[in-house]
Amino acid sequence: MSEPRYDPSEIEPRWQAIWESERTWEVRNDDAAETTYVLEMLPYPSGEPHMGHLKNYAIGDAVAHFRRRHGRHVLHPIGYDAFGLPAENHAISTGVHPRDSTAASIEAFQVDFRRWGISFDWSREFGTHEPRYYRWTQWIFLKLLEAGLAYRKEAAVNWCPNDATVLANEQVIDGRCERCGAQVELRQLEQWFLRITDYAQRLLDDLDTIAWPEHVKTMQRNWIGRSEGAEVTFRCEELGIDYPVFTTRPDTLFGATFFVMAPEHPDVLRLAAGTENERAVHEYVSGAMRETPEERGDTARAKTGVALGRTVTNPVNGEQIPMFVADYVLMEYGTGAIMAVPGHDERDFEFAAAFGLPVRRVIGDRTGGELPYTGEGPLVDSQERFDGLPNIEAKRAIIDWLDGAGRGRAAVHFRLRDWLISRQRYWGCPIPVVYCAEHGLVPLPDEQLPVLLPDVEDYAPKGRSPLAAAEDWVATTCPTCGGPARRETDTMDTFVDSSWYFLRYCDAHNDEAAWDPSVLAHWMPVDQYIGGVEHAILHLLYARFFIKALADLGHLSFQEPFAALFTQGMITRDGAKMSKSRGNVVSPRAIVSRLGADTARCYILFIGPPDQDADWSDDGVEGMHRFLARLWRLASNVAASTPEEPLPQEPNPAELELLRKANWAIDKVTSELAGRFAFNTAIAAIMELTNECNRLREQVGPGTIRFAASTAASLLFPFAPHTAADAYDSLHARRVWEEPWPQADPALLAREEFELVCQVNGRVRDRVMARSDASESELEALCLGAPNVLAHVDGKEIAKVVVVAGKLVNVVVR
RNA sequence: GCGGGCGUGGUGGAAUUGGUAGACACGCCGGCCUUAGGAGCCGGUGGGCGAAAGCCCUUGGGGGUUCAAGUCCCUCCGCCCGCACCA
Repeated sequence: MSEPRYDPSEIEPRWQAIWESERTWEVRNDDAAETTYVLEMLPYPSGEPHMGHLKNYAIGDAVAHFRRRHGRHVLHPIGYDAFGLPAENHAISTGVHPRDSTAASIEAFQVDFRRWGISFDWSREFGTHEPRYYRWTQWIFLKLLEAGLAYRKEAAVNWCPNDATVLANEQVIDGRCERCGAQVELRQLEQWFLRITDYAQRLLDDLDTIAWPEHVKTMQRNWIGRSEGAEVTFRCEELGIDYPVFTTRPDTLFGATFFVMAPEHPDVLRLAAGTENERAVHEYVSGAMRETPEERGDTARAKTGVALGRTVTNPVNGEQIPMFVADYVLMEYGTGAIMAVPGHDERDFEFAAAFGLPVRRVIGDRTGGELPYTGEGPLVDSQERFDGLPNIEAKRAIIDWLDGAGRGRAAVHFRLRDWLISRQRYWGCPIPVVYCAEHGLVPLPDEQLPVLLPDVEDYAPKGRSPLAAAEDWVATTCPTCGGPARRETDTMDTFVDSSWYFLRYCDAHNDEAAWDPSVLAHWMPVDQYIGGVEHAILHLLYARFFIKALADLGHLSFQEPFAALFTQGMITRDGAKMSKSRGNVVSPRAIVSRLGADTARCYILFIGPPDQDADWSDDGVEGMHRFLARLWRLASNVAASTPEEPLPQEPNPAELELLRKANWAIDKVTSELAGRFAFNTAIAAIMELTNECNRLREQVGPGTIRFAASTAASLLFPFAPHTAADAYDSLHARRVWEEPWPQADPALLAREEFELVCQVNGRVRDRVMARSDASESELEALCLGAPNVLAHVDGKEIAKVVVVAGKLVNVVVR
């Protein structure tokens, strides 16, 4: 008899064709059923999908299928984050229009996603570069502008000399461009910003309302960087100017012995003017400006600075303290000026040591301990009313006192900066405003949207957007007066595009509005979001900000976009990230065509916990292929050789064992998927069931083996949909995805007997069978009667017996 | 420096609340089948001693709590990730 052969290249396209032609995974917006929104982060289409994509969508698909089979209507859409620098840089080197290279890549993704059998609702697909999408990105921008949440400002910005564009703070990693690695420079330019800082507190607070991994929440908290303290005013009497500083340590105000300003502080040159230090200050400031952010940020190097030749008054004691300019003070945090307390701050201490400035102790024990001391303690040598007060309390007391005197107040500062969104690049969403000689900056009215991205010949960056060269496009008319106007030539950061795409999926074909609020109410928020941890702060913070801003403007009725988040680990090879330069890339295409999509998907889920990095093994993936083949062969052999029969009324011992295993597997897989994303152990349970089917195959009747084999197929469906559908179909001629998720029979989960572990002094000495309903004293007696327990207890005094019902008995002897 | 995570056989990993360490799989070894196998099937596989029964050791190192510790506590070592002159 010839064995049927497991041939994924025949099975997979056959089922894909059914899902495609029947539009199996499409959902309507007006269903009354309970909904679930499962979403994987949208891919950036570049080249073809890699293993990371396969992992992302294999996880999401398993979740989507699992919830569908629990009766949920699952929205599971797909699209493409299609604007961006790689396509544009490719265009610069090859001359191929980004639209063409992007289209080619999107097609590659579409082909692969279909070959992988991912259950997407394709009817809602779009790319963020399509006018029907970015029209609404522009609409949102105008709403933010109208609300004052988008604004233009000249600012020292991060400039990437290689990509010739501005970068957001979040895109600068260790002083280098996130994309190309070039050393980032600072430039003064007028740029577009979004006022994310207005939302700092809410972005922080609402982290408590969402089911996200703790480490991602921590990263966002750190990035938002909330500090509580005080704003205290120091006055320069000579010039009559007040300088507020932010401090988290108002308790140390009496220890302030000097005052430091950032080189970028607008008053530095003015303060030094006319003093003997004027020249030195000029030199220091221009030297600091020339430095890279990386050099500036080096904490290891010695503190430098120059005296400004002026003093300010310490508001707590009237003392005149000298002013300095020093590059360890940052303009972008606080007020760009600090009070320096060398006795209780390491940086100030270093500076004081280098410049011979006084160091004063105002916290802790006067007699002992080295300075600087940054710990807690009572105040000393401050002022009678505060001396002896624990410094934590003194903070409050000193703030109150200053506040009463009008010289300070409690204040909160955030590390978070406003989001710089303008890019001097071509391949992005045009910013829908014009500049009119008469009316200045004029937002375009809705009816002029979308502002279409024109074609240009030359994409090479020249310090201004390539769009500036498209004269016909730039020259336009003012919507207010009809006079000549020029279009904004910067484009938007692509993170703007991806900050709301999940909303558009809900109502992707709405030509009247970005979305219908009632449709969003039906689906949003996303119930399960899945993606890489590399987006922990950028995308995930921006999207949260967008939702809050749009909710405030009355366009949404919820506060958070992603109710639950799962961050997957990387697929590595030989312990390293897969990369062309390392030559360790495994292409999903090669694996899928050789072994099938189900094998690749299952292997990636089986390899380890999905939130951890996992190392690809060529041998491992073969093993998964063998398992799927065994399960599929089991199903077709059983289908061919046994009649359909009900489960036996009185199962023989082998039948009972197999029925129990099947029910155990149902219970195991269900809880592994419902409670956590333990796909690896869920698949292991299906393997155990399959092995058990094969082992007991000859000892059980048709009803039992059919039940066990089809249960295995049914449980496998979320991971290997084609193989599972085919196996299930051969056994029952039914569609497994239309079947409800199997339910374990509690009667078969319980056993009337179990193996009692018999310990002596905590060491396993024997095992005996015991009835599940045995009393504690019966279990104790059973254990004490076990042969090897007797041998170890013999001649010793029994001090104690611990009984754990259903598990073990531990006899403690002396 | 601060914050987060991790350390288990030759390998990936398992061990929901402290209760049989090593599920499942890879690899390896042996066997069956075969003209052949990169196919399939069966058996073995943490280390040590032993013919066997069995005994001892074993979850990065050390210490502690407990009848019982991979799991809890302290301490040290190593690795990974995030932030970093943020006042």
